[in-house]
Amino acid sequence: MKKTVFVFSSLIIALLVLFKLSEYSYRSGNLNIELLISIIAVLFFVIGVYINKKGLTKDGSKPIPIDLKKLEDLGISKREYEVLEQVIKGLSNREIGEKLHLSESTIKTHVSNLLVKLDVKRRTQAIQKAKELKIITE
Amino acid sequence: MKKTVFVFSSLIIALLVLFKLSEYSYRSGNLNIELLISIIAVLFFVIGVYINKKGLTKDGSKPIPIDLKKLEDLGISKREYEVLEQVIKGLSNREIGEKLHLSESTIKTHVSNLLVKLDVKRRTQAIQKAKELKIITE
DNA sequence: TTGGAACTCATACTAAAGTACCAAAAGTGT
DNA sequence: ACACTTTTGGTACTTTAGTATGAGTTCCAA
Repeated sequence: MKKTVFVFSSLIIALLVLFKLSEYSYRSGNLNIELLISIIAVLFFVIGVYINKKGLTKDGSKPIPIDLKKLEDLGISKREYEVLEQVIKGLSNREIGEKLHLSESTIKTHVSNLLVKLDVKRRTQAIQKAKELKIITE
Repeated sequence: MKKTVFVFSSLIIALLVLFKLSEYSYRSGNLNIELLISIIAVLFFVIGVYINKKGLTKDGSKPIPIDLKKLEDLGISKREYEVLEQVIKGLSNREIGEKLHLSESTIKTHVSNLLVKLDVKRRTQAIQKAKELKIITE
């Protein structure tokens, strides 16, 4: 997003100011050099954190992208989920059947059940819904 | 995108070096302090980045969200793009027609042309393709 | 072992989706 | 004005999707 660009630009400007200040401090001798180092350190620390603020879970115990709980709640079975994955890939019922070594009829049954469980009318909507529910790895 | 972050990081580092050089030429002698500042800055930057080892995955930071150039290359017209947006939302041809005040026939024509231009067979594949090409705002 | 999911597959049907033409109106650039 | 693209819409057709229903199988827990 352009937000990232904005943030970086602001940081660069801040950096500029900081360096100007440091330059000034050399001449006037007003600024404490330790304070300057601290500011720079904190600043760059913030930059680093900001870059990947997306994953602030430092416990590292949640690397699971798929929401298995929602699958449970919706009552989607293992086989149905496999079919859903292929539907999202854009395969036809026949192609899914060939891939999973099942008949087209079976796929139709699974898809039909999936549509009910996802509360949608078409497979294209199922794709959207699955992404909303974070049921799949995008 | 990772690339944007990388570019900006490089820019910051380049700025750092530039200022260091300018100060060096203007007030040579106290190289140790400036070097120390630089090292600390980079160090804390790295610390900040790697404190969340989750990494910089999907950032989606592009100045332009939609890749208009690809739309040009594919020869997708304005109307076709509007239809594509609705297809991705999971609407049926009839629903799209009602939404855009067009007949279902017209939508079918647009969709059919879209499938050819996107080089896919089904609308479900068109959804995938559009996301691959970053033609849409996800 | 038995009842209930889950899985499989079939038939028959309706509803969308998609293809293959055609054609006319409207805008665009030369 | 003329050629060109876009947009719109139609008919007729084939294919895919989806529904409804039934039924046989397997697997697991009570």
